[in-house]
Amino acid sequence: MNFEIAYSDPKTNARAGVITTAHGVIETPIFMPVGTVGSVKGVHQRELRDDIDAKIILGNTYHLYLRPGMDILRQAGGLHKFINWDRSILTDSGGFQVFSLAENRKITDKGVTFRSHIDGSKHIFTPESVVDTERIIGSDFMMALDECTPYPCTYEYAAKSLEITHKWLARGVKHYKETEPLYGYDQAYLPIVQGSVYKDLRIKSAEFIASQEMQANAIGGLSVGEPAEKMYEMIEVVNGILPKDKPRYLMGVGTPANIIEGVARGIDMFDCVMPTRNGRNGMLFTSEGTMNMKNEKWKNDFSELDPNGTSFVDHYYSKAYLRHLTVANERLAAQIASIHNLAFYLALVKEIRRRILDGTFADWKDGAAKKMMERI
RNA sequence: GGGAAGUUCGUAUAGUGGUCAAUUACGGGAGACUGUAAAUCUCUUGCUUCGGCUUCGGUGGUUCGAAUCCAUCACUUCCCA
Repeated sequence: MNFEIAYSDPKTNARAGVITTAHGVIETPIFMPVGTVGSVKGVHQRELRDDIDAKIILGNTYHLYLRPGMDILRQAGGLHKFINWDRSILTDSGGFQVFSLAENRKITDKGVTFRSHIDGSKHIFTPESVVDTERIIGSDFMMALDECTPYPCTYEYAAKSLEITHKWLARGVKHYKETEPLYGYDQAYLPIVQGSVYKDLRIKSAEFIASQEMQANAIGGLSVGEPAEKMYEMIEVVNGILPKDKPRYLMGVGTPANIIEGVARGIDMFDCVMPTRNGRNGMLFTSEGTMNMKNEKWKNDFSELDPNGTSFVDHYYSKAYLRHLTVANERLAAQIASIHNLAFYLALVKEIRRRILDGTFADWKDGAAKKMMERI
């Protein structure tokens, strides 16, 4: 993996860069659609590539490990081949599941034991086993095993959790260095800053993460329910410490406004289920604001879905038609909304990049973010 | 022609003397969703100037009190001719 900063915005901490992986070139800032189990829900690969123009998508180690399982992925020759996606892939480690499946797991120094949400069977993830699993998956970016702390979270818990995450990281880095990619191309290993909403813990964590000298770094444990301002504050603290010449990935974020604010604070990579999940639930993000397609007001609005949209669904379908499909609970509604939202997110980061490069980002961002988050 | 059952808030239903403006589902309206156990979840759904008001096919009655009991009318469904 290689990262070059093309331009740094003098007015904010935003940067426009270029990441190169074995699976292509990624201009940053970038948004990465989430494809947990080897599928961006409701969107097939050709749409992802040709209509949405995603450069990189996510997979999830925990979910892929349970299903289809590593045996199948090894036989397939890795996830890229299995799902027939020749662009980049980043895999989350299962750290988010340590958080979201809290009732079914137990954390120890060694690692974390899970009960499968599918059949209740018991499994253990260690920092080492996760590296091995991600080697089999063959992701371009492998996330380290961490604990994504919940919110609210006491200082004591956050501090203790951070200690474990750091211990796990040191072992993961060691194992990463001792192992080789299985498919002949480079795989980056990303450490994750934790520390909940506590500034001193975030500083401590960012320093430790920076000291690992990995190719890129991530910030986790945010957008889990804390106020947005708290999140922005943590990003600023952490990005003041993480090396400037390496990509910074803010995990699980977020709304269009969150992304704009994140970029302004020096984030290069984002992922979030919001465009797909909210899309499936009838919500559209547009440059003019958000739309709830279930709302009665779209009933006889036969105008095109999003006049400013960049994907074909925006001009091919009407608001009234999508409202009908959504209310009728037709699967096509989820597909159209997911394609629209992902295309919007990718167009958003593209516009952010363009504005960083032409110097209009700082003046544009507040008004644009505000508008995008209004309900229309 | 004879016999039986039924009529409840958009629809289908629950409710068989006071705890009933009335159950549940669907339908309708709105909201939520942030490294996906989510095509999910939540709220709301007679009117209201929030004091109340008017509702359970119509009318009349019994009763302190009726969606619930009685009479009658109307309508609906089923069975036998």
